[in-house]
Amino acid sequence: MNERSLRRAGLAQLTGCNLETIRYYESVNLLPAPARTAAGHRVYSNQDERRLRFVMRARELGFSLEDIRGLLGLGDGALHSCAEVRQRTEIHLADVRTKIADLQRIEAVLSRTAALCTGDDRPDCAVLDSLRQ
Amino acid sequence: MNERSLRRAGLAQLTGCNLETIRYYESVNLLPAPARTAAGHRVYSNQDERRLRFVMRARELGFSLEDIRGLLGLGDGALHSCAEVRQRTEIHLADVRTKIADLQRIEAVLSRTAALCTGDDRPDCAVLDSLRQ
DNA sequence: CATACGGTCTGTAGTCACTACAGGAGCAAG
DNA sequence: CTTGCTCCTGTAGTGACTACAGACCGTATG
Repeated sequence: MNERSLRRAGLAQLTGCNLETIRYYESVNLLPAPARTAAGHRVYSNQDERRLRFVMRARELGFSLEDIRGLLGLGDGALHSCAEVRQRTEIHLADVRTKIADLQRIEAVLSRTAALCTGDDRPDCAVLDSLRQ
Repeated sequence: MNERSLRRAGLAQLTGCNLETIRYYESVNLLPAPARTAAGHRVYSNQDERRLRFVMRARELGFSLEDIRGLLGLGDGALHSCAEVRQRTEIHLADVRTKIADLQRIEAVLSRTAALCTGDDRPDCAVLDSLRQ
């Protein structure tokens, strides 16, 4: 009879998060245990929804769940000051830049090699040759 | 008494592959079951070594183990012609390009946000604010 | 009032590509 | 004969989900 009794499927639809992922985040302590109906069904508050959106945005930026725990001030590695958050962000940023560089190297090799492919039915293939060296 | 009786640790050192990964690749049929000594110890041939190097190079280029099975002509998705290999490579290449674009978006957001951080002890933080929106 | 359907609950297994470990066996040197 | 190294097998753990089985709940309809 609440004007908004948000349950798991509702929260999933509202946020775009996968249904099972919500329960998973709860199980790994990224989301607090929500209120329950008499029958034991989860009921989510606005605050729960905000917390989930925070987690989802951090995931979209590639932070690990462990990082996010820190950003939320949870667990052993809780980040309490802006300086700590910034440092963690810089570390993650360096990691992202490394991944970009790696992928660009890969992209160069793949596109160069694929361009050599005749693309016909003959068994010799430039891609396979380059893998065999 | 062979002039070269390459065992698992030797192959690992020669190729730079992790010791356990070699056994793993065998278990998932990327490497054939090697010869054994009387005591049951694996002995690797030059051909085994070439096969492992092929797998490792393909992994470095980001191909999945399933893709590599195809490139090796193994399994259901065996790629028999150059055209098929090229197509698989193009698909992978498109995937790599998508990942690069995603990471570049992430990089832009993170570097912009981190730059706003005061980096001092105050509890308000530009990174956390942007995650909260 | 019975029932069918959809949502929810729990726990567990599967994914990918490894990585690590336990517990035992072989083998050469000191 | 003991120490220490490599090797064997099988299994469990990682991260971040995703999927399913089997049971329960609650509402709309016949």
